[in-house]
Amino acid sequence: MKGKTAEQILDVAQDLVRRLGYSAFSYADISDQIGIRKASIHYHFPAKDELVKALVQRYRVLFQQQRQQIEQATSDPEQQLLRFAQLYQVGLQNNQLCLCNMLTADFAVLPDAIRQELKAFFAENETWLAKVLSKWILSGTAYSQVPVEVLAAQLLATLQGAQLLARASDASEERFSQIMTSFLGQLKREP
Amino acid sequence: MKGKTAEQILDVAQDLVRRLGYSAFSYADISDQIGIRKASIHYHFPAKDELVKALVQRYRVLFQQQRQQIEQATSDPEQQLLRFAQLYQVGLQNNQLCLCNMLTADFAVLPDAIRQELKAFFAENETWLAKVLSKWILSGTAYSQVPVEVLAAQLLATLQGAQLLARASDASEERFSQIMTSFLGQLKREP
DNA sequence: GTCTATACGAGGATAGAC
DNA sequence: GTCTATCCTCGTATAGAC
Repeated sequence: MKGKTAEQILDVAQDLVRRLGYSAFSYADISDQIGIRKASIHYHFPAKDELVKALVQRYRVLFQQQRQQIEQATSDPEQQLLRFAQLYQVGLQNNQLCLCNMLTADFAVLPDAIRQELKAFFAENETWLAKVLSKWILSGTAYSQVPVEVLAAQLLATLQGAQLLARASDASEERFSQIMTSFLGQLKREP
Repeated sequence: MKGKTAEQILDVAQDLVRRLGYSAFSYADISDQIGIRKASIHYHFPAKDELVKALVQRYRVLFQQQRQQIEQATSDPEQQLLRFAQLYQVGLQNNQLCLCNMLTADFAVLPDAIRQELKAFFAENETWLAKVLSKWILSGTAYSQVPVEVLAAQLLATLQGAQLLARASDASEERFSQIMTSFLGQLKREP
């Protein structure tokens, strides 16, 4: 059970990392935003590495919950994929990348513990996407020549890449959704 | 006509940015690798921003040349796309992302001049990809429901995303090529 | 838990000698 | 063009009082 301040620190830090990246954000930034001294942050998270590691762990849980919520909200595979894609799309409004998307760019400067967390994050999402894609194909309204595992990897890559590309665009959200629509359209087959 | 030292600085800096990102690399890193003092680097590139801007400008020219070389090497659109994808794949061996892929993650901390360069880079590549995809479809061996412009954006997003995902994988190159094969396979149609 | 104070190094950048 | 010397700021982190 984390304390309230610790959660607040994580909230602010998450936004900073998602916008600026691992190397570009600092304890001073967090300090400014929540009105607490730098030293106090070190009390909750002694080192930057540990803070970011906690960030990714929390993010993994969050995504697990969101995948569950999607399954409860609709049982239609295509709708489930669309909603999952929207998780990536909403961040664009605040110039945020997926936390793990950003940290993968910073991969070379991260300690191994965080790298393992990132790998786990992607593996979890790929497994889920493969499951949903499989359901979709079995329903007969979608078709693919390649195994669902590869298709899931391709979808995840498309989401990550579209999010990045959208960042360097004036109409980022339109750009993102256009790419996603294109991807899903390729899988659809006439019933 | 740039001097020899300036080129050398750019070479080393490019590797550093592609591996570590904009915020994580320093003049000291360059200094270490080419045996020149930090101050001497400032003679060639007074500010970090200018160095990176020169980096992207050179990279744009490089890609323009490589697209031309691809067109000269083969006239088969599918082969051209494969070769273009390989430009992204080779970097993985040295833990390098596409320079502009990495800098797009750092977008929020970059000055506007560099942001414009990045936009231009992506626009150029998309235009070219749309041209090649169009040729492929017109040849009758590929098919797509969506406009080639959107398909080009999707392909570029897939390349960028696959490169990132591969980074967080133990078998990065296999992972990358699997995703690309999957993408191209979806477009192929029996003649 | 949060504060002040501080240590220590790294990073970007400039001045001026050679 | 490259060097030494130096400046100043920022970033991470710790010690110890409250």
